[in-house]
Amino acid sequence: MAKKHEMIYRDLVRKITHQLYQSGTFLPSENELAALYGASRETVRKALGSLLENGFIHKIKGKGSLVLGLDKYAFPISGLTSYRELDSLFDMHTDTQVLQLAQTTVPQTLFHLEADEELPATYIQRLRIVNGEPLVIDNDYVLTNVVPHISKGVAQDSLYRYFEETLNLEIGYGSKEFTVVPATEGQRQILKLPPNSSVVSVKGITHLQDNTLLQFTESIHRADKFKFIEHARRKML
Amino acid sequence: MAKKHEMIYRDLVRKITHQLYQSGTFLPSENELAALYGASRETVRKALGSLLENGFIHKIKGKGSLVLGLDKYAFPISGLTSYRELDSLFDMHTDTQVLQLAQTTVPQTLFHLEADEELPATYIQRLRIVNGEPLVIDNDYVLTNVVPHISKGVAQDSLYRYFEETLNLEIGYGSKEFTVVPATEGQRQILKLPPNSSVVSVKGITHLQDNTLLQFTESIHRADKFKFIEHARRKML
DNA sequence: GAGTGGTCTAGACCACATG
DNA sequence: ATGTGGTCTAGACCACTCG
Repeated sequence: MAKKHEMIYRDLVRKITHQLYQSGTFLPSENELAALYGASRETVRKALGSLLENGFIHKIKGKGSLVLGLDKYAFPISGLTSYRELDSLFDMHTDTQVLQLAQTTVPQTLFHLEADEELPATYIQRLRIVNGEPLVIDNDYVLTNVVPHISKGVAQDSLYRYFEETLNLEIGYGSKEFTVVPATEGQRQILKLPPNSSVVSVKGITHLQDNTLLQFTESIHRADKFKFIEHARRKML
Repeated sequence: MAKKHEMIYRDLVRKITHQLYQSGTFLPSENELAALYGASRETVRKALGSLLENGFIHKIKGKGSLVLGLDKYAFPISGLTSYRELDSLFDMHTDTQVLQLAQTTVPQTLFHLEADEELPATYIQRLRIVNGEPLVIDNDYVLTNVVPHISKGVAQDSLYRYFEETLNLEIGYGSKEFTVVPATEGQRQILKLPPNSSVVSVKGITHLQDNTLLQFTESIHRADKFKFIEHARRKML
C-alpha cells in the first residue's frame, strides 16, 4: 500500500522539516525530482501538490518550488483544529474523562435535523484535560445502526481507533462548523469557567467512505484557549 | 485564459447547483465525462478534484462520484471565512466605513515580529456594516514598499480589486489564525458591544505570487455573529 | 535560449463494486 | 466479466523567468 506520490511527499516533508531543504531556498526542479525518485513528472507534481496544500512550499512559475516551512513570517502550524488534534502531534499530558455514556437519539435542534427524525445513537460525553486544565468537552452521538455498542474502555481510549482498527470502518469525509456561544451552566461547571463566559462550539458530521452517516459531534472549547490556523492559496476558480 | 479543467469544474458546479445533477445521485463516470468534454481522463480528474476539495462530491472507488451539495445532513456552505467573504456571494446590504487611514509601521507584538523590525505600512481601519449592524472591524497594514499609496476611495471600495486590477499584483497565498479574545474598549464602542464581550480575531498574512510580503490583517468579528464552516476529507497521508 | 512550472494527452495496470 | 475510480507513465506544448 505504498503509493509513490505519498512516499515522495513524505520524503520531502522529512527533508524540509529536517532542514535538508531550507526555507527560502528552492526544491530541485520537477524534472530533477522525477529522476531522483524514478517517477514521472506528473507523479512528482502530485506530491508537490500535497506540499502546497499543507503550506510547505509555494510554487513560482518559471522559477521553482520555494520552501516555506520555517519562514519567519509564517504562523506556527497549519491545518489543525484545536487541541483535540494537537494532542496527537505533541506530547501534552492529555487526560480523558468519560462523563457520560448512554443510549439516546441525536438531538434534533442542535444539528438542524428535521423534526420527525429519530436517529438512535450512543451518546458519549468526554472531558479533555490538558496539563491539568479542563479544556474541551466532546459530545459525540454515534449512530447505533452503524456501531451497535461502545464500551467505556473504548470511549476512554479513542473512538476513531476503535472504528478503524477494530470495526474496520473507513472514515470518509465530514464538515465542521465553528461558532462562539455563551457557555451553559453545565459547561461552566465542567470547564470551571467564570460567569458570562463564552465557548467555541465545533459541530461536526462524519460520514464513512461509503457515505453512511456515522456520527454527530459537538465539541465545546474554552474560548480563551482555542486557536485555529489555516493555510490558503489563492484560488483561481 | 480558459483552462480546460476549470471550464469542466465550473460547468459541473453549475449543473450541480442547478440540480441537473441531483444530490444523492452519481455523476457520469470519468470516462463518460472525458468523452462529453472532449478531454482526457486526467483532465476530468483534475476538475473532479476541485469538486472534491470544495465539498460538492464524494468519490467512492468502484462506484462513482456521489453528488453531495444539498444533502439533508450537510451544513449550508463550505470554505467561507465569515461575513467578509460571504458578502461577495450573497447580497447583504453591506456598508463599509473607513475609520482610519494613516502611515505607520506594522505593530510588532500583534503579528509576532522580531523586536527590531520596522515595516513601514499604510494602516487602514474599516468597519463592515451588514444590514445596519456593525459586524466586523478590519485592520489592514499594507506594506509601503509594495503599495506606496492608498487613497480613501480605494479603501472605501476594495483593496483586493485595487491590488489586482489597477496595480496588477497577483495574490499568492496566506495564512490565517483564529482566536477568541476579550474586546478592547475601542472595539466595544465601535461594534456597540456590552461590557465583557468577546470577539473573534482573525489574523492573516498575505503574500504575492512572487513571495513578496504584501499585507498584515487583523479582523475583529462580533463573536455572536461569527461562523466558519469547513469541509474535510480524510487525509490518507 | 535554456530551464522552470502549468496544462493536457492517450494509454496502461490496479483494486474495488456489482451483477 | 464489466465498469468504476486510483495510480502511473512518457511524452507534448505553453508561459514564464533569467541570463
